[in-house]
Amino acid sequence: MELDERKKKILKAIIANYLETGEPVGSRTISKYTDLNLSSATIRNEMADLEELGYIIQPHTSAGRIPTDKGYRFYVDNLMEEKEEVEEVKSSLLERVDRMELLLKQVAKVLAYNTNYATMVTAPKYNKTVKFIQLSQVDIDNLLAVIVVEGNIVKNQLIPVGVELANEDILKFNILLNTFLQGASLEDINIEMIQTMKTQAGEYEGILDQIFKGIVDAIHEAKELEIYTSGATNILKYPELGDISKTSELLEKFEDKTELSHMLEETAGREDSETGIQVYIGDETPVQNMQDCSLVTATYKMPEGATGTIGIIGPKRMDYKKVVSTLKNLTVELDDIFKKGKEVNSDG
Amino acid sequence: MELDERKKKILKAIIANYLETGEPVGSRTISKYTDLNLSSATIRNEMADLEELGYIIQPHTSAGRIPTDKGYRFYVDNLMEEKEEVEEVKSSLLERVDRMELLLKQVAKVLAYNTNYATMVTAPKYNKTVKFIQLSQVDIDNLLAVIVVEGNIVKNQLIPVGVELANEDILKFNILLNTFLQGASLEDINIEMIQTMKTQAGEYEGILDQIFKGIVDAIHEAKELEIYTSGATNILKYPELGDISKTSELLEKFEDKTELSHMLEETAGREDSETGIQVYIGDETPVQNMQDCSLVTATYKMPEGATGTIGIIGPKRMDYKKVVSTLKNLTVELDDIFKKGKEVNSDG
DNA sequence: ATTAGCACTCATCTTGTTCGAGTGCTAACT
DNA sequence: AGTTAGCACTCGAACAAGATGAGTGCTAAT
Repeated sequence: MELDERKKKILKAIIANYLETGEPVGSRTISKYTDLNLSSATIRNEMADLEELGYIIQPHTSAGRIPTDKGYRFYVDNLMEEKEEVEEVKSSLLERVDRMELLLKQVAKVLAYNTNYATMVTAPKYNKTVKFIQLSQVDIDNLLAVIVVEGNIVKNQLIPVGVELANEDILKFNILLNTFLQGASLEDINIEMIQTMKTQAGEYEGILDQIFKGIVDAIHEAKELEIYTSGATNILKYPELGDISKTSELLEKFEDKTELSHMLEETAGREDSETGIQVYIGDETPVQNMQDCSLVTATYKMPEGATGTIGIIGPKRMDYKKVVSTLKNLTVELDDIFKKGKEVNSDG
Repeated sequence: MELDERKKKILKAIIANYLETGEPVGSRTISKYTDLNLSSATIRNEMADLEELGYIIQPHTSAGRIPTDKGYRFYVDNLMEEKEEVEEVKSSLLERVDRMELLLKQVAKVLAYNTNYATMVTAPKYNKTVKFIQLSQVDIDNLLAVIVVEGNIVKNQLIPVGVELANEDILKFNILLNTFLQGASLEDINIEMIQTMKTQAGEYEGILDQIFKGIVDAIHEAKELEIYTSGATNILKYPELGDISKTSELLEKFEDKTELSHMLEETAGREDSETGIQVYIGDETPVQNMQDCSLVTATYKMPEGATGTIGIIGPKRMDYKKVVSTLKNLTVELDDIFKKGKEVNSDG
C-alpha cells in the first residue's frame, strides 16, 4: 500500500523530530510541528495507520511513537531531502598531505570530528603491480628489500641472509628482480617465472628463495586492506546505545579492525551506482551486534581505478541528511585531490 | 606510627579481599578469612584504628571498608608478595617476530589478553644514528630515499624532484650521502657538513636540499615516540569505572595516544632502579582524570642502551601482584629476545 | 473527514517501608 | 589489658504503593 501525501508528511515529521530528540514523539507534538494544521486526534488516527503499516512503533502503550527500521528505510529512500547548504569539510586540513596513509587518517579524523560519529576509511584497493624493487645490504647479515607498488606505497622487508654478498652480486640481483618483476601483479608471478629466475640466480638460488618469500609477504601486506578509524568513542555519546556490553563489543571491533575491514569489503560494490553511497539500517548491516546502529558507506575512486570505502557508524537515529551530504561532499573533494595529485605526477 | 604485625595482616586481608570482590569488606568476613582466629568485634576495633590512620575508609556508615590510596600504596610497597608461580606469558607468541613494530604490537596485545587491562608499549627511544641511506629513482619525477636507522627501523621518504637523474648521478649521490651520513646522529649533521656536501654535489645542489629535508623529516619521524596500545575496551569491564563520561575521556586518550605517550615519557627514569617497575595509584598518575585508575609501568632495555616503556592501566583495585610479576617476567623475556637478536647480528 | 472530550494505560517519579549487613559501644570474660 | 558477646543503631538497597502526566484509543458531535 502506498502512503498518501499526508501520511508521508506526518511520518517525516515524526522521524525528523525523533532524530533530534531521541524521545518518542506524540501526536500533540506533530500537530504543532507541521504546517498541516491538524488536531492531535487526527494525527493519532494517522499514526495508528502508520503503525499498522509497520513504519512506526510504540515502545510501550501510552508512549509516543518511534520509527521502525522500515520507517527509517522509507525516510532515507523517499523523504529525506539532503541539506542544501553543503557541510563544509575543513578542506584546509585535507590539503598538503603527501602520503596516502596520513591523508586517510586525516579523513577519518576530520569526518569523526564533523559528524560526531565513529568513522573508518579503507585504503584504496589496488590491483597492485610492482613498480620498483631495490635490494641492498644493510649490515653483514641483513638484506633490505624495498618494494614500491603502484600508488607509491612503499614496503620494506628485512631479509636475514647470514652471508655478506658482493656488491656486484646485489647489483645482479637487482637487475634480475626488476627485469622480471617490474609491472607484474601477484597473478603474473607464476611458477614458470620463478623457475627461470632461479636458474639465472645460480649459486644464490637459496637466497633468492628468501627474497621471494619476502617479496610475496610484502606484496600481500601491501594488498591487505588497510583501514583507519577515528572517533570510536563517539559511540558512547548516544545513550540509546547504553547497553555497555554490546557497545564495548563494538568498540573492540574498532580496536581490532579486521572485522570492520571485512564489513566494508562486503559492502563494496553494493552502493547506489550514481552517488556511491549506501545506507544500512539496524539489522541491514553486514555485521552482528549492530542492531542498534546504522552504517553509511561511500566509495571514492582514484584516477587509476582503485577504490576505497569510507564508513560512518552511528546510532540508528543518526542525522542521515548530514551524513549523506557530508560524505557526498567529501568524496568529491577526495576525487579532486587525487586528480590534482595525478596531474602533478604526469605533468611536472 | 608504625603498624603492628596484626594490623598489617588485617589490612592485607582487607585489600586482598577487596581486590577480588570489589565489594566493601566487613569485619565478619575478615574474622573468617584470616588465620588470626579473632572475633569480628576485635577486627572491628582494629579496623577503626586503620581507618583513623587513613589506610581504609567506609564508603558510607554501616558498610564495610575499602582501601584508600594510602592503603593501596602500603599494600604495594610492603604487603604484597609477588606470585611465586610466574605468570607465563605466551612466549610462543613473541617469537619469530622480526620487525620491531610488530613485536611491540604483539607485546601490547598479549599483555592485554593476559591481564584484562588496557596496555601500552612505547618503542625504544634511540639516540638514533643513520645506518644506511639509499636513493633510487622510482619513476620519472620521484626519488625514493630509504633511511635505515639503528635498530633496523626503516623509513621511506618520497622526494619529488621533477627531473630524471642519470643512473651514475644517483650512484654518486648515494656514495656522497653514505660517506658523510653513515653513523651520524642528528646532532652530528651540522652546517659545516652540509656545506661540504653541497659543494661536492655541484649542479645538483638544489636536489640535495630536497634530499636533506627528506632525511631530516625521516629521522625526526623515526625519533618520535611511537606507542602501541591494546585492550583499551577492557576498561569498560570494571563497573567501578562506570562513570561513562570520565571513562570515555580515558578511551579517547587511547585513540589519540599522544597524551599517553607524554605520560609514559614523564614516568621514564622514575622507576625503581632495581626492578624497573613503578606503580602509580589514583592521583599519583601523571595525568588528569585518572583518579579511579592505577598505572603500572616497566622499562625494558635494548642492548644498544635504548629504553622503552610498558604501561598497564586498570582500576585501582587491579591485581597488582599479577601485573607486577607479569611485567617483570615480560621485561626479562624481552631482554632475552633483544639479546638473541643482537647475537645473531654480531656473530652470524 | 475532522475534532473535542474523556476514560484508560503505563512508564516514571516520589515517598514510605522493610531488610540486613555492618558498625560502635558497653559490659562481661579470660 | 586484651578479647569477645551482645545489642542498639545507621544507612544503603530493594521493594511496594501511590501520584503524576504524557499519550493513547474510542466515541460522539461538528
